[in-house]
Amino acid sequence: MEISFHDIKQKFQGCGLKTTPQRTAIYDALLRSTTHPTAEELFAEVAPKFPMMSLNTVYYTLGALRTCGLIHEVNIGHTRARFDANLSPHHHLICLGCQAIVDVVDPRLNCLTSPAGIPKDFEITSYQVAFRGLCGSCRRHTGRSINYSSPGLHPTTVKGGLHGKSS
Amino acid sequence: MEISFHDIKQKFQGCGLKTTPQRTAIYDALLRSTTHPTAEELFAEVAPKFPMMSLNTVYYTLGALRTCGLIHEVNIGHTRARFDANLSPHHHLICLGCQAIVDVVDPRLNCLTSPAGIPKDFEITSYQVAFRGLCGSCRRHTGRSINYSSPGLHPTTVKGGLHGKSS
DNA sequence: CTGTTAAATAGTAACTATTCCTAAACAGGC
DNA sequence: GCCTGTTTAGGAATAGTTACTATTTAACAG
Repeated sequence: MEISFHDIKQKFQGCGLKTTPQRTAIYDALLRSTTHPTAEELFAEVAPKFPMMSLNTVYYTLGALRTCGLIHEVNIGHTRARFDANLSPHHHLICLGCQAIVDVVDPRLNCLTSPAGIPKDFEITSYQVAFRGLCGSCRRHTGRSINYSSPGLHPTTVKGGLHGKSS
Repeated sequence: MEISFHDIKQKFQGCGLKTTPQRTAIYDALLRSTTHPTAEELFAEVAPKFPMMSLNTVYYTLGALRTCGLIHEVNIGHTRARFDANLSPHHHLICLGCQAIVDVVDPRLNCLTSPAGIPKDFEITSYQVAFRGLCGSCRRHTGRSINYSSPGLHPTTVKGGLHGKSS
C-alpha cells in the first residue's frame, strides 16, 4: 500500500494524534507490510532508524492507532498480537506450519448470510473467515504433518477440501 | 454433551493417555461446558473436588488433550486461551462487550468454496467463521457502543447486516 | 496381589508478551 | 519562541503460560 507522509499526517490529525517521527515510521512500516507483523517485528523494522526507541513506544503507538480504528489487531493463536493496517474487508489464510498469514480477498466471502440459531437480540457487526492449512513450503518440509499442538489451531473438519471452484 | 466415565476412559486409552481422576474431571467439565472456558475457569470448576490440584495440571492436561485432538483451542483475543471439547464442525459468535462465545451451527457455513487468489500450493484443511457483535445484554447496557480497543476485534465491514434469511 | 515403569501431578521457578508508572522530550497551537 | 498536554523511553510490574523436578500413581506383567 503506497501512501505519502502527508497522507499519514492527515490521517493522524483526523484522529487527533500528534505526528511524531516514531509514530509515522511505525504506521508506515505497517502499511507497507503484508505479513501482519507483531509489535516486536515492527520494532525491529523501525529500530535502525530510531536507535533510542523503546518497544514500549511501539505498543503505545499500536494501541493508539487501534483505538482510532486506523489499524486492526488480528489474533492468530493466543501468544502474540498481530497488526494489520489494511482496513478493507478481507479474510485470512493461516499456515499451521510457519504461522504465516496471507490476506484472502474474495468478494463471495463478504456476503455470508446471517447464521441460523443465534440469539435473536445479538447484533452482528462483522465477521471473518480464517482458513487454516499448510503452505507449499511447509508441506514439502514437514511431509504434510500438521502440528496439532500448535496454538491457534481449530480444525473444524472440512470434507472434500472445500468443494466448489475458485472464481 | 452427555458422556459416561467409561466413554471418557475409552477415549483416553485410544490416545494412549492414562485415566487419572484429575484428567477425567477436567475433560468432563469441558465436555459439559458450553462457554469455552479458560484454563483458570476450568481450574476453578474442578478445584472443589481436588483441593490439592494445581493450575499447572490443568495446563498440562489441556495440552495433552489438545495434542491428541480431543479438544480444540479457541483464540478470541490474544490474552488467554479458551478451550472447546466440541469437535463437530461449528463456528463462533463473539460478543465484543462481554467476550462471551456462542457456538454457531449452521450447515450452510460448512460448505464455503475455496477462496480465490490464494497460493496454489496452499492446502486448506479447515476454516472457521468468527462473527462479532454485541449480545442483547451488552447492547442494552452499553448503549450499543462497541469498545473498539478491545483485543481480538477485527471489524470487516458488514453491509446491511449480513443479508439473507436464517433457515 | 505385588512389583515395575513410564506417565501424571504438584509445587516452584522461569519466561514471554503486554501494560503500568514516571520523568523527560517534544508537537502543535498561541 | 513559549506553553501545554501528548508522547516517548526506561524500568518495573503483571498475567498467562511453560519449564523443571521430585513425588505419586495408573497401567501392565508376572
